[in-house]
Amino acid sequence: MELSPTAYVILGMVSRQPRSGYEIKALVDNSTRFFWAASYGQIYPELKRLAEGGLVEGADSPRGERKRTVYAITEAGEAALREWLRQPPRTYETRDEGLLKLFFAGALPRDEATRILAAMREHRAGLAERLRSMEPKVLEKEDPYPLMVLRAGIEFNEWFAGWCERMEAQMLEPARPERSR
Amino acid sequence: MELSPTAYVILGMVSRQPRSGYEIKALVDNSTRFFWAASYGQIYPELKRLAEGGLVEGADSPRGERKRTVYAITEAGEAALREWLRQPPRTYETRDEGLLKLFFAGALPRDEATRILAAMREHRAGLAERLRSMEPKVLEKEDPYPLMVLRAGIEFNEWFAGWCERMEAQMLEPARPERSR
DNA sequence: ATGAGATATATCGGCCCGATATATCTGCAG
DNA sequence: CTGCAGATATATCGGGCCGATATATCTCAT
Repeated sequence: MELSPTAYVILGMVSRQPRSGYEIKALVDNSTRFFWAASYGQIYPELKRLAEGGLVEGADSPRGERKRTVYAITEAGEAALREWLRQPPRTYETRDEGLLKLFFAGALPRDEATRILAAMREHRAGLAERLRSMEPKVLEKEDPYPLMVLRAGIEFNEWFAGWCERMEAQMLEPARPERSR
Repeated sequence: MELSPTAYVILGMVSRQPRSGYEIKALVDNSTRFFWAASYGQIYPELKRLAEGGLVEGADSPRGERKRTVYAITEAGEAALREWLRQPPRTYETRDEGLLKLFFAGALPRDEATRILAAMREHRAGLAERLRSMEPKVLEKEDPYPLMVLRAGIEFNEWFAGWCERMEAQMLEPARPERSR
């Protein structure tokens, strides 16, 4: 069975304990979202596919009158997850509309180009702060890897905000400052 | 007319001179690809849409027997491009399968987790090198912004490779080294 | 001359997002 | 106590976008 990376995210999220699609979405939004997002439109159909393939097992677990299905990983699922972890990563993608606008900023007066950098800096600084606020909770768990990844996110966004700041400063210098090294 | 960021990439790429879809794809692959990619499956239909909307104009420009259409930006297109540049950036996305695997690396023995970091480091170092090799060509142009963005890419990938290296070193340390600051 | 690789366009399955819809639950403000 | 906002839970749909594939013509080196 050929699985997308998002399928492995789901597999990973149910590998510690059974969870509903809704819980998986909430987990993703509080952890992997910053380097691998997943939407309901992905999660629910994918859970069904994984169940058909025998990598997870669904069980009805209603809360009151409200229907609810929790999915547990199977042994085949655990094997598939470990097998995937051992393969070299293949997908690396970035879409950053700020850098895109900066790329074409020659069509704008200089002060408006600087504004793009400022917007990017604010955005990255805000992200870093949000991630930093999540650190104490992740620090409690015994698994060290989510913490490592979270800190990567914090440090990356701090680096990016710093880069924007340096470029903003460079834009204020007088003579063709953008070309200096 | 509502346009996707990729439509603006195309608009930006034809804003200096008329180009064919094929040329646009090659340009993107050598410049914005690292923070905003575009495929043929996007470019050709989008060019038609932009032409219908009057933001670009297509002109037959065959080479020998081979059909070829080059698209030039219109005044409406230039206005739309500048208008877009002035709006705050909205789309920021990253998909990094390496970080994803690292996140779930608790299911693996420690030496295999370290291997994930090594693969990420090599990948990022290679990317940095490829981008660095593009610098001389970009340095020739008079437009400073593509250079600025290219250097962001170089420095980001260098930072990332360095982070991986530091984490690899930390993994070799003895006592619960992942939690140290 | 011939075949590899560049130029040029088109298409399709499938991943994935964001928005929307529906229904049930909880807790709290009035 | 009512009612309503917000959380829990699942489903769906249009559209962005990728990667692969297909087709055809051109150029150039062997």
